[in-house]
Amino acid sequence: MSESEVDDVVPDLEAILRQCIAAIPPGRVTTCGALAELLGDRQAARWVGTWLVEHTHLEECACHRVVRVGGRLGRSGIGADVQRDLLRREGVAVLPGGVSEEAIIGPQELASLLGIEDEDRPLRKLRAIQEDLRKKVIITPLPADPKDCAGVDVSYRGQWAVAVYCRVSWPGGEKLYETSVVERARFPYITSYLAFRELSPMLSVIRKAAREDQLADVIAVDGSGLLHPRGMGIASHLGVVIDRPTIGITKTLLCGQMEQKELLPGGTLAVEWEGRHLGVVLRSQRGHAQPVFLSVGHRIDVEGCVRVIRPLFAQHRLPDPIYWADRLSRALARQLK
DNA sequence: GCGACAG
DNA sequence: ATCTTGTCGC
Repeated sequence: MSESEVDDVVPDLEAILRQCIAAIPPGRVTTCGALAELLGDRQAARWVGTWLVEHTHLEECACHRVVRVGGRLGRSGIGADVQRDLLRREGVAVLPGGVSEEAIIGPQELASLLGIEDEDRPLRKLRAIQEDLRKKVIITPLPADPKDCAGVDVSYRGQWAVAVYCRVSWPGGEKLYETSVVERARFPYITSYLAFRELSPMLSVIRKAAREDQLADVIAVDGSGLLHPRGMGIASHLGVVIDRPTIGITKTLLCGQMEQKELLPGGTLAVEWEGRHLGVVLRSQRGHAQPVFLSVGHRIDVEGCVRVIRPLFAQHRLPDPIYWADRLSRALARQLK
């Protein structure tokens, strides 16, 4: 199993964002949404906004030239008052309602200013990778009932990611093995790009388990599989990279629509996406009010997902291997510093 | 009516 | 996901 599929392609998004911000000329401003478009996906606007608030402010950093929609100030990380003074010093007219419209640079102008072509945008490249990987997904019944199943999850403490792998027997659900790794998180959380944040630590912990001969027949991942805008959620991405059966499990639905029927304890309802039955919503036998969503990862089918996961619920909302991986990774992350 | 959106 | 205190319920 190779890890080059992720590590080699993950861009330093923060460095690129800093470059984009540095290129905003004095006397002009832009918005989080325009910067996100330069990065290749408007969806990243939220990350750009939180980054501005939390970033390590450098003396030469031009973050005061980023404003909110409509030119309103604030949330820059340096404070609205400081931002207003800096902008006025550059000749930007700052009115009570925000900066004047003509000072705002749109995504088009900003792109040409930076000489950024469409195909240079990092998130666009990552989407292309997902679309390419999607072709490699295999939907098929499991060759046989598994003898075990593992859950994987990742928790965070600052810039550190803690990945845990927990293997249980199938169908008994007895815990057989648990291990973890800690590594630096290299990419932010942006919806639909989760794999570029979490797959690297996940692969590390799975590789560690494999070295100790603890690789399970099926791996369940805390995240979507084919129920993803480009059919390449982290569970499918992981599955294709290691070419083994994977199942995606989430507490909320990323995309897809479910059958409009009553969901009884222990029951399932189909979830369709792009006209295909790729997942189910499943309520545990014990009847937790909140169900979970299963989606096909790789080398499995919807029926297989349900058959593998259903016996692994104990007293929690999530199936045991995922529940334990979540709990341990969180505990380990908390101890970090 | 439009857009949201996993962790 | 994480930041956070007490509080309601099985």
